[in-house]
Amino acid sequence: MPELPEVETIRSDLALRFIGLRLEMLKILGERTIRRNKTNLEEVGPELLGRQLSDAKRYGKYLILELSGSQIGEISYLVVHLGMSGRFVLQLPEMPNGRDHTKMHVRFSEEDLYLWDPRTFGEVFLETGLDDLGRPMTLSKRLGIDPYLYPHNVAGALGEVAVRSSRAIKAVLLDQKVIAGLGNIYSDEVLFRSRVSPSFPVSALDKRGIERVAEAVVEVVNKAVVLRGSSLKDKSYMDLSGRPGSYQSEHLVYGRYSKACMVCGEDIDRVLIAGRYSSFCSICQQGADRWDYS
DNA sequence: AACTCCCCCTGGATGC
DNA sequence: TGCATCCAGGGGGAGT
Repeated sequence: MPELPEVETIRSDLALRFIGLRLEMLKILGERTIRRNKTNLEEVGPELLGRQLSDAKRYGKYLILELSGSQIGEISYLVVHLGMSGRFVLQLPEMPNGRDHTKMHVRFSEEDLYLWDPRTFGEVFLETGLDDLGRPMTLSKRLGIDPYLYPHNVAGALGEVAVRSSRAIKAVLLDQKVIAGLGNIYSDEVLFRSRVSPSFPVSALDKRGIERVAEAVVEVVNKAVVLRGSSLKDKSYMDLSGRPGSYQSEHLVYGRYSKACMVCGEDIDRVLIAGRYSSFCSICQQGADRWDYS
């Protein structure tokens, strides 16, 4: 399930391989993939042919392909969210049951690129502009701080929530309006590393606690980007060439429910927050006050 | 207004 | 073995 580090890995691979090339084909194969259809991709699509990929950007979990226009200043953005199971691949994977989950087929200067998405949670739409932070304009109000682009603003964003909300810190980390890019994997890892229980109310964190969590967000995200993301058994994330990332070997709590905590040996517990299970260690993770026990 | 919950979907894991 | 059921998760919208 691609979160910020996986999308960033895909972004940099795409940038290396495709920037400067011209779009020769844009074929949408899944109706659900363009369900928002913000700027009627089916109609506008043909107008994009011949344009050059001038940049590959990312904000949160959104991948933003910048297509320069034929007229000066004319730019369009093909925005892609990979959802749960979306992958960009150079070669289509083989399915044992023979099903084809290709949702988009693009070709840049004779090089094919496919969006492969079995669970169809992914989506593609066209955008005419980005805001001052680099967010697709129509998503401006829905996305908070990207911790990879703006590491120094994470503590501020969390602090702002803390003064007006008593939501569980885990729910806050998952909320894209606060921090854009974290999903279940990285938010669990962040909370273990900052030694805060997932159900701890954000309002009960003091300044140091907030800073601890913010530092862990930046640390975990940066390390995961270096290691090219996390690939799980379900293979829902593989890079452009079909290779796995390696941050999964750094996971200390995610996917380790009922296994022994790597730090204290206690069984990893889990709790349902905002409809998702959080794995955590009830000994190592309590309030922020416990953070310097190591 | 702020927040939670349900739904969309499929493949893999688990249960009987 | 094979079938049925469960589970995972992001985001949007309905509901509280």
